Amino acid sequence: MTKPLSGRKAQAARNDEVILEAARAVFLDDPGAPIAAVAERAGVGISALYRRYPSKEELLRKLCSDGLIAYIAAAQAAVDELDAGGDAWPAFAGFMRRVVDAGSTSLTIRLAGTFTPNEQLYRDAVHADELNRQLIGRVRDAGAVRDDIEVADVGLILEQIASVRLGNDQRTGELRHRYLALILEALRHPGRGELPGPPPRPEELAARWST
Amino acid sequence: MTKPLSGRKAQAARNDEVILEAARAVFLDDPGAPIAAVAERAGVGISALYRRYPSKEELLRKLCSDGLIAYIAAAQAAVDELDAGGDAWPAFAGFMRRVVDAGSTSLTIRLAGTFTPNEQLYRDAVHADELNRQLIGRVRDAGAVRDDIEVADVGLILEQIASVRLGNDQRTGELRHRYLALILEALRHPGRGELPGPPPRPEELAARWST
DNA sequence: AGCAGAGCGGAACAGTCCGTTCCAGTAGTT
DNA sequence: AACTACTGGAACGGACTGTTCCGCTCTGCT
Repeated sequence: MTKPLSGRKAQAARNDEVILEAARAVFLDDPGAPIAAVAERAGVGISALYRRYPSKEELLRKLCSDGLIAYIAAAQAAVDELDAGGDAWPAFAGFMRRVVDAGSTSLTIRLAGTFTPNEQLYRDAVHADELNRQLIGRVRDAGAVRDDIEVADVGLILEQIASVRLGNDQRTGELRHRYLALILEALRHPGRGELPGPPPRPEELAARWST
Repeated sequence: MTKPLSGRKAQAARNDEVILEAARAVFLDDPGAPIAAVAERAGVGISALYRRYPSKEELLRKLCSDGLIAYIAAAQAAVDELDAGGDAWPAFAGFMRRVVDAGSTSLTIRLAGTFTPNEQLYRDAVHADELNRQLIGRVRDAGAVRDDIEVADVGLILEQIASVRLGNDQRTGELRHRYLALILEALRHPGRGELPGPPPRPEELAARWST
């Protein structure tokens, strides 16, 4: 019952996985990639995709949802770490590193506007936002990060880091961590100077999701 | 001879300007925009474009070239400032702010790969790189920025900032300056910790311009 | 052993989009 | 009045892509 290599069900189950992974990789590389590219990368036919997802849009929603869930997990872990009495700064820095590693931000953001959000997706987004607010708020209250940084800033900063792409995936990850380290230094309390301009407002961010 | 509002030559000359400006705005907003969008934005017909540029690619090259020239001017100005005995840090910070303001990085980078580079463009790129190297080298030697920052880092950082886009142009500029300020704090000497991973190598950057 | 059908590959289809060409019209210039 | 530089925008040809559909395979059950 572990892994009967043959068997229709087994292959189907394996394809479930393979397809999702291929889709993640392909759309991460090019958000506008055709569905055929996903099939090719997965080494399956196009029907194998359409058997699982009724449309491209549904597939994108699934990917985005998964990314959001990963993000929520990372945020929850950081909050838990704080609850357990962990120091604010390591909890925050670790959270940022995990998010950058997951690459989920890339997907979630790069896909913005390419499909119409779901009800479930919307709820998850709200949940993520709440966790975010909680995490940043507590870290800031603890005096670990400069107090002119807001929740929305963190989001935009993660996006900027996600925009770094150079060479293969491994190299890209390496560079992202390089610039994350740099930014983290600047985020840390105390800052050396005042930040210009107001931080992003929630509506500004939300506007991106509707064409 | 200043501005005869009528006259074929006058309108043509005005169109030259209008078209370039429209193209800049449109392609900055969406590097893959159709040529018709440029014409519409400029308020002219498509022929007016094709009379000036034999193809879309040529227009893109022109835009990219202009952006590069602006970048070179900013770098040269900073070097001159150093030559005149100016302090290293303000010269560097001012340079970065000017580049972010110009928005030229956005165009130059976002267009990478959408057209095959020119001979002239190539020479300009080399020139820009030399100035870059000179500027960063001198600023670093003066002890103004952390010494584990390299020229290529600055390029990638500018790209990250250029990836920030939210709301209208003015708001976008405001936010870019916000995050530039943050990054500048981190760039300033001395750093608080070591940066992970090696900086981007020149070949890595160059690879983006082919295919 | 044999069969029904779940699952699959991939060609075909229908629609969209875009760069470029082309032609008729307009207004300066001679 | 004839000429021509310039323009607007419709039309064309080609590329691309999401989705459907058909024929095949091979499993799991009887």
